[in-house]
Parts: sequence; structure tokens; C-alpha cells
Amino acid sequence: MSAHQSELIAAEAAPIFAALGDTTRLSLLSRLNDGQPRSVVQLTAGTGLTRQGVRKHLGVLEAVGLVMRERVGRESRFVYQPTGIETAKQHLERASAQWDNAIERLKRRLEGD
Amino acid sequence: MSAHQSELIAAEAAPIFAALGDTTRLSLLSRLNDGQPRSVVQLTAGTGLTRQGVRKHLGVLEAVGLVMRERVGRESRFVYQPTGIETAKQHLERASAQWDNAIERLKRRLEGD
DNA sequence: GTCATAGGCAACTTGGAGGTTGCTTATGAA
DNA sequence: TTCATAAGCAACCTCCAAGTTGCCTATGAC
Repeated sequence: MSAHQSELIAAEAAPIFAALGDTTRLSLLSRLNDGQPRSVVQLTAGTGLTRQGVRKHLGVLEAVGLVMRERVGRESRFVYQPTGIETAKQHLERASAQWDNAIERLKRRLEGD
Repeated sequence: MSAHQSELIAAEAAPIFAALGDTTRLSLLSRLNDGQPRSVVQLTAGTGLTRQGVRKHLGVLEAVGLVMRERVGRESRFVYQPTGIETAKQHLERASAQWDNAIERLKRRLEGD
């Protein structure tokens, strides 16, 4: 992967990580993770928050592409969207790889050129 | 993995994601990613922020275990710590796996029991 | 021993995140 | 057609995160 592409992934990864950095949103996502669309009221149940509060969290998830909204009748259904998580995973995997690489080089140097 | 363990990973993943959800910190991390310890002044260079500002970001990264601090003489050296990224990666991988599973089940059901 | 450098710590400012209440509109059910 | 339900929207509150300035301390260099 080019350095340019790396920068791009990093730039788009930060907002995704930020969206994931909240227990409420993480929990909402894990509930939507089964692929089933759910309405706002459904998703509000069990959170201890108001409908509007949950709606804001869903807005954040939607803004970074982690979920999608579809209007059905008077309901707003939210659906899990796998691409966002995939982007985040790629970023972390690249970080892991760079780290492994650095360690490997360090080891070789220690073991005597 | 047990449901209990899942909950634990989720609970400790959120603060890590939050720490990663900032471009400055993401960039600091990627610079430390090569395993080389770096002082605060070194890490400040190129950020456009003050030393104290950068120091705060490093404090956040340290608080969630993404980096470690070691005092050497009058310097504070910060070192990359791979375990945090590993935890975050595990969480995302679990999410991906659940998703794949759900899709697979859906497909089987559609293809006619 | 003196001076420059690295860093810690505290106080302060500001914008936005997370949450609420209150009101209005659309749609489904009876 | 009337009423209950789902949701949107706006205004507001509160608190913390991000960043700054300013000052003090410790350590290395000369």
C-alpha cells in the first residue's frame, strides 16, 4: 500500500474510532450487528436514555457510515453497515504489521547482523 | 469466547477507541509505531501544537495503555505498547465475525431451508 | 557554578458532546 | 375520523476535552 493511501485511511479512520469510543454507541452497534433493521424506539429500549438521546447517537453512527437509515412508514429503521468497521480494522492491522516489522528488524540487528 | 468475556472486551475497548478517535493522537501513535522511544519535544515537532498540548495527548494514550512512559534523566520517553491495539483489533474482528455469521444464516434461509 | 533545556503542574478559555424537555408533524389503528 | 404512536426539530443545560499561557523544578552541558 502506498504512503498516500495510508494517510487517507488514517484520515478517515479517526472519525470512525471516535464514533466507536462511546459505550452507548458500541452497544447499539453490537445490537444491530445481526443485520436486522431496528426502529428508534426499539433501539431506545434498555439504554436508560431518552429517544432523542439515542437518536443523536444513531446520527453519529450514520454520519461516519457505520449504520444506514431507511424510512419505512412512520418508522426510521437503522441497519448495520459493515464497511466502516472494515476500514477501522484495516487501519489497526496496518499498525500491527508495522510493529511486527519493526520488532523483526530489531531482533535481527540484535542477533548480530 | 464466552458472553462474559465479550462484555469485558467491549467495556475496555471503548476508551481505547476514544483515544484513537483523534487525528493528533493517531499520528503520534503511528510515529511511535516503530518501537523507538521518543521524548516530548521530539514528538511535539511537526504537530503545530505546544509541548503541553502534545503532552496531554500522550497522557491520554498512556492512560489507556497504548503507550508507556519512562523517565530517563530529564527526559520523558514515550514507547509504543502493542497490547492496546491488539484489544481493539480483537473487538473489531469479533464484530466482523458476528456479521459474517448473520449474513451466512440469512443466505441459507433465503436459499430455502 | 551558571545557563540552557526538558519537563511537570496549575489555571484558564472555549467549543462541542451528550443529554434533556417541549413542541410539531406524519402515519397507522380502531 | 379520531386517537395513539413514531419520529423530527429546536432550544437549552452541563460538563469535559483540547488547547493555551505562565511559572517552577530538575538535569545536562560548558
